[in-house]
Amino acid sequence: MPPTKVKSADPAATPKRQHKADAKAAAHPHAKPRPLTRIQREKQDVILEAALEVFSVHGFRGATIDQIAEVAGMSKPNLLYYFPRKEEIHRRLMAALLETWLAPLQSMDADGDPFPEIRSYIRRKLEMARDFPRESRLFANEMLQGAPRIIEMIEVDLKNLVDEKAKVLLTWMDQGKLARTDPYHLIFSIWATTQHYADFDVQVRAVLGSGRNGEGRFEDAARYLEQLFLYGLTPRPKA
Amino acid sequence: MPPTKVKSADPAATPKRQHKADAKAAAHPHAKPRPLTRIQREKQDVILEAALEVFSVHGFRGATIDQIAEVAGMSKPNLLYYFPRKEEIHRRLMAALLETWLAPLQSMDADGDPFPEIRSYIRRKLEMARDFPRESRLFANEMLQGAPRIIEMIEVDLKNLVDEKAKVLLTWMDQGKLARTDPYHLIFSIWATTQHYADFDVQVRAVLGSGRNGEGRFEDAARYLEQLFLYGLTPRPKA
DNA sequence: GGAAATTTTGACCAGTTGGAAAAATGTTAG
DNA sequence: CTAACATTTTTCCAACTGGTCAAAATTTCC
Repeated sequence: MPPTKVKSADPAATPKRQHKADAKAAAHPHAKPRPLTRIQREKQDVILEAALEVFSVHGFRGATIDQIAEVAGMSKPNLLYYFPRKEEIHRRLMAALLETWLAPLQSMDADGDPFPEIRSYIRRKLEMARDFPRESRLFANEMLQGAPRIIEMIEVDLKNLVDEKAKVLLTWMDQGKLARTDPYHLIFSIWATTQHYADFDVQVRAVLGSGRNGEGRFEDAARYLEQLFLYGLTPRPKA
Repeated sequence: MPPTKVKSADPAATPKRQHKADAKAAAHPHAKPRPLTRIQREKQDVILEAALEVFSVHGFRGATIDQIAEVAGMSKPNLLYYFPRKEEIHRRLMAALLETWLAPLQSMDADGDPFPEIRSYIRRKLEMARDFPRESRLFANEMLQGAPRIIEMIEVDLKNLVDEKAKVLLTWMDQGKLARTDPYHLIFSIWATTQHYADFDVQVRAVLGSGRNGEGRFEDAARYLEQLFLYGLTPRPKA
C-alpha cells in the first residue's frame, strides 16, 4: 500500500461524540424523546429551508455547511447543534421531498376517465415545477449523481407506485379509452416535460427571452402539453 | 462590517504565477503558439475524459482536482501542468459540449417534411442520451446551477438557433403540415423527453426493473415518443 | 426569582482542497 | 551525444471543510 494517500475507508470507525439529544435518547431507549421545543422546530425549519436553497444548486458534495449556515442566518456550530451531520440535513430534505413528489401520481384515479386524470396530473406536476423549483432541482441533482442516498426508496416505493399506475393505464387502453402504448414511458414523458421547466429554468428563460414570452411560460407550457398528450394519446382506429 | 467572516471578494487580485505556455505566449503575442506535442494532446484528452466523468456526476463545486487526476491516472500537480486551473478544464468541456449538443437541432431541415424531420431529430437526441449520457448530465448539472459558466452561449447561440428553428416549425404549421401549437415548447418537450433517459437513468432503470424491460428501454422510448409526437402533432380539422 | 435546561458563541482541530515552486527526470532535434 | 525543452515528482502552503468542545448567554419551568 502506498503510504502517500490513505483515504480513511471507514468513517464510522472514528469515535464521535453524540449529539446531546441523541445521547439522552440512547441512555433511556424507552423514555419519551422529549418533544421538540418551539425554538428547535423553528430553527430546524429555517435550516432545512436554507439547505434546500443550497443543496438544490450545488448538490450534496458541492454544498458546504458554512454556506447553509449563512443562508440560515446562524453560525456553523449553531447549525451543527440542530443537525449534527451534513448528511442528516440532506436525508431529512430527501425524505420530505419524496412524499411530496409522489403525491400527484398517487392521486391519479383508476375510476376516473383517462383524459381528465392525465390532464390534471400534468397540471399538478407543472404547478409543482412552478411553485417548488428548488425541490425539483434537489431531486434532479440526486438523480444525476445516481441517487446514492435514496436509491432504495426509488426502487421500492416509487417503483411500486409506478407499477400500480401503469396497470391503471393499461386498463384504460384495454377499454379503448386511451391509445395503446407503453405506460411506463408515458409516465416518464410526463415527468420529463413538466420537471424540465424547473430544472432547466435558466435555459427556458434564456430561449424565450425576457419579453412577454418568458412571463407566461407556464401557461403556454400547460396549453402545449395538454394538446400534445391529448392528441398524442387519443385512441385511433387501427390503420 | 462584521470582522468575523471576510470572504476574499476579489480572487483575481491574488498574484498568480502564469502557466509556462501562457507566459511564453504572453511574452510574444505574435509568435506561433508552438503546436501541441503528441503527449500534450494525448494527456489533455485523458484529462478531459476523466473530468467529464467526475464533473458530470458531482458538478463543478462537488468535483475535486484530485478525483479527476486519479481517474486520469496521474498526480494532481501533473494534471495542473496541463490545465493550470480547475475552471479551465470545465470551460473546455463545456465549449466542446455545446457544439455537439446543438448539432442535431441544426440539421433539422426546413426543406424537408415535418414528420420525418422531427422523427429523426428525436432519434438523434435519444441516441445521444444513450451514447453520451455523461455529456448530457454535465449539461444538466450546469443548468441546475443556473448555467453560470455558459449563460452567454445559451442566450446567444442557443437562442438564435432555436428562434430559427421555431420559424421553420411555424412555416410548417402555416402550410397545414403540422398541428398549430407553440414551437418553442415543442422543442422543449423533445429536449426534455429525450435527455430524461440520460439524466434520470437511475430512476428509469429502477422503475423498469432490471428484467427484460430495462434492456430495451431506448428502443421502447423511441417507439413511444415517435407515436406521441406523430399523433400529438398531426394537424386536425378545427373542431 | 432562581435552578435547570436549552441555545449560542468562539476557539479550535485534523483532513481536504486548489494551487505554487523547484528539483528531478524524460524526450528530441541538431 | 547533448543542449534545450517537455514532463513528472516531491514538497509545500494557505484557505476551506466538516466537526468538536467548553464556556457563556439565554430561555424555560417551578
